[in-house]
Amino acid sequence: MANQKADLLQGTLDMLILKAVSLSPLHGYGIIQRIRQMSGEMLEVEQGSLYPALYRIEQRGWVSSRWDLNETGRRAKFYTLTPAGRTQLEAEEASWDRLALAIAKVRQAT
Amino acid sequence: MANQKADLLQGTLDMLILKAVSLSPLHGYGIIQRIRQMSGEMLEVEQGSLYPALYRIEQRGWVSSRWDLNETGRRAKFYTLTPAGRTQLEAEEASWDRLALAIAKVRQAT
DNA sequence: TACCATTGCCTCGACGTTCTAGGTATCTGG
DNA sequence: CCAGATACCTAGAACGTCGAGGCAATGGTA
Repeated sequence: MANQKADLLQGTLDMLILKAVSLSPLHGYGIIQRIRQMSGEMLEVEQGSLYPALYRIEQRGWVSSRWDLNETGRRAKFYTLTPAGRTQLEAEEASWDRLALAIAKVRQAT
Repeated sequence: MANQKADLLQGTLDMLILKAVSLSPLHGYGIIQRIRQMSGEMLEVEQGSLYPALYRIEQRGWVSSRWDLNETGRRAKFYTLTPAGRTQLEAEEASWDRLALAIAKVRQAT
């Protein structure tokens, strides 16, 4: 309630997902919650964005998945970051830093 | 030469263009050069991205255009930021700040 | 003179990502 | 029993950016 909802910029979702699962394996629904919580309720990932993204990310080998039970005993599909995924995460973070720096430069220009 | 080329994230181009023309009216080709220069050669906007974006931005009333002569006497289409465009620029900067903050929070999460 | 690089504008189609809007099933609490 | 949360998924549309092309005028140089 403290903030306006802002759509994600295209290209940032993968980084957020990889970061979320880098802490510990997690299922899709939980990824949404973890991103919301980590961002201080500022980021709300839509299911319709998440599941296609997860599929894409798994195809690329950045996460692996398996069905398992969550802490309440319900079946859920857990995603784990692969080594390639960690490399990718680092690359995306570096890329984000570069872009953020470049934009900061543009904004401070007189 | 000091950096890898990074594609823009979808949604950031408008802000860059508005910022570029906020300094002084400028024509399309010059906008590309100014963004490159302001960003310290980090951002390279493609013509195929710029001209459709300029059209879109003008349709929305954020810039106005008129044909004029540049300093070397060549005809070029100069774009000027409108008051609505300035408001939009401020909104996009605020939106960027929110997103950057949210992403920073996610990244520092343990 | 001929040529080429640069400046300057534009269009088109392909592409990838995200969103909206649906759908299904299970579990829990009231 | 029912509503809401949890948990998965898909299809189609919307959108912005990119790559590749095209055109014309200018300036320098071979």
